Amino acid sequence: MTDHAKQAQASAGDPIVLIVDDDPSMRRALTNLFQSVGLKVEAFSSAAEIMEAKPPAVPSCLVLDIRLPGSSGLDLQADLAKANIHTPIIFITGHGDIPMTVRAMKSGAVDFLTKPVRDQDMLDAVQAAIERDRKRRDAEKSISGVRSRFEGLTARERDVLVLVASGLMNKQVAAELGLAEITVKIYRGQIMRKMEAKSLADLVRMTDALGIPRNRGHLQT
Amino acid sequence: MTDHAKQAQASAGDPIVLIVDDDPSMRRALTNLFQSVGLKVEAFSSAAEIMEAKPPAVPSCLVLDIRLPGSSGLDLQADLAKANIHTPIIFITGHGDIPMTVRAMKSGAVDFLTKPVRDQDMLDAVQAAIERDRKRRDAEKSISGVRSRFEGLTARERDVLVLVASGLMNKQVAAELGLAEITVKIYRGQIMRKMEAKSLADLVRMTDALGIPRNRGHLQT
DNA sequence: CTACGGCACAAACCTACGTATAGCTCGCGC
DNA sequence: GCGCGAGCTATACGTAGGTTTGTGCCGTAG
Repeated sequence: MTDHAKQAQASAGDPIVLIVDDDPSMRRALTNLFQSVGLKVEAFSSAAEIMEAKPPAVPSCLVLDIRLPGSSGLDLQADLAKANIHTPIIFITGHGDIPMTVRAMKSGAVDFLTKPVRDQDMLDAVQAAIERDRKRRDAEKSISGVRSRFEGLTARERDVLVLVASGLMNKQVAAELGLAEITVKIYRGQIMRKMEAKSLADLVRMTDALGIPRNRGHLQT
Repeated sequence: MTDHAKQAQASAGDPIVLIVDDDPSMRRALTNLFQSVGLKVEAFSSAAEIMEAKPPAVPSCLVLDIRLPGSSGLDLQADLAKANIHTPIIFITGHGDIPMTVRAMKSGAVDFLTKPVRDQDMLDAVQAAIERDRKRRDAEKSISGVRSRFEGLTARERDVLVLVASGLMNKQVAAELGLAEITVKIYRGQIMRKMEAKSLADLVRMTDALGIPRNRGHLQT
């Protein structure tokens, strides 16, 4: 646990592989494999165990035996999704079937490897999974700042933002909201400052990134 | 062939299922199944045969036996991808294995069903696949207009568009391109007219939809 | 050679945008 | 009750955006 906490605080570019397998020899073998290529590793023996640990703060992936004590690997995948944890998952299985594979892949698994697993296949899969997680984290981080700035807007500023980002002129926004044009201008200035947008183009992209619906869809996007 | 052409000209909301299977009884069974729920069907007996037919112009999906005479279903999937045909694919297999399944799913297959296939499973999969294709076509159509308008811009207009959509002021665009500000203004007006953008917000969204790179990334999107 | 389209600029003019300064009401917390 | 922030407006001024009209150069297709 202390170990885990320490690793979670490591530099953001230092990925970690999380292993969940009830077979100690398998855990050991995988741990050795990953450490041999310089990857950090954290091993768990059950689904419950990893659900208790806090989600890693660095690019990471899960290597998951599909057959686990208690809940299956697919259940764990579903639980993680429900908990809004999107760490990429690589499944390994000794006796999986095709419907199981399809379900896992449909739910977003990166790969599904059959025992005996070739070392290179596993490393390739982990490489791809970590890369995917890194990209997801980068994207997440980039909008989190925008989102928190948006939270800092007042209700009226948000009203104005929606309409301005829809492409309406100040006077149209004013008419829409029953305001004077000057009022819209002032809010607009406050919005630009608070959102740290250097241009209208910036602001438009921010609202799109936040998924803010446009008031009038003039464009066929 | 004449039949096929006629069907391809049917109303855009009238989906079609394309079947590729070398077993005539399977083709017949699937055809009956799909027709029983009101779906149009076109059956082929080999990969080569369907590659010759022109891609359908309506929402559609492929039902593909993984083992085909000549090339396998996976090869056909790869060939279609290379030919830039993105019709969703549902595989059926009598004796597939997990690596095959993983490869198919990674390459974007909608589903991978094992024989004997339950009718309801097949219909559900086809339903999902057609829905996916419909969405993809809608998205495609919505940007195709924007793209063709962009093609109609002159080289210089595109230069200006990139910088304007990056959020630069006219004078900055002018400096960047070594032009007078008035010239930029005039191009800008032409761009708005040619692109049929009613506002700068529109224009920004169009450039983003076209995947036009921004000159200076001021924003963390 | 001429016509046409792309490219570039200028003067004049109008509209839209943005900020500063100032003043008002309302509701909330101390 | 007082301060405070949100909300709203006005006057005034300066900058940015946008169109019109007109001019000129260049290359190329007819």
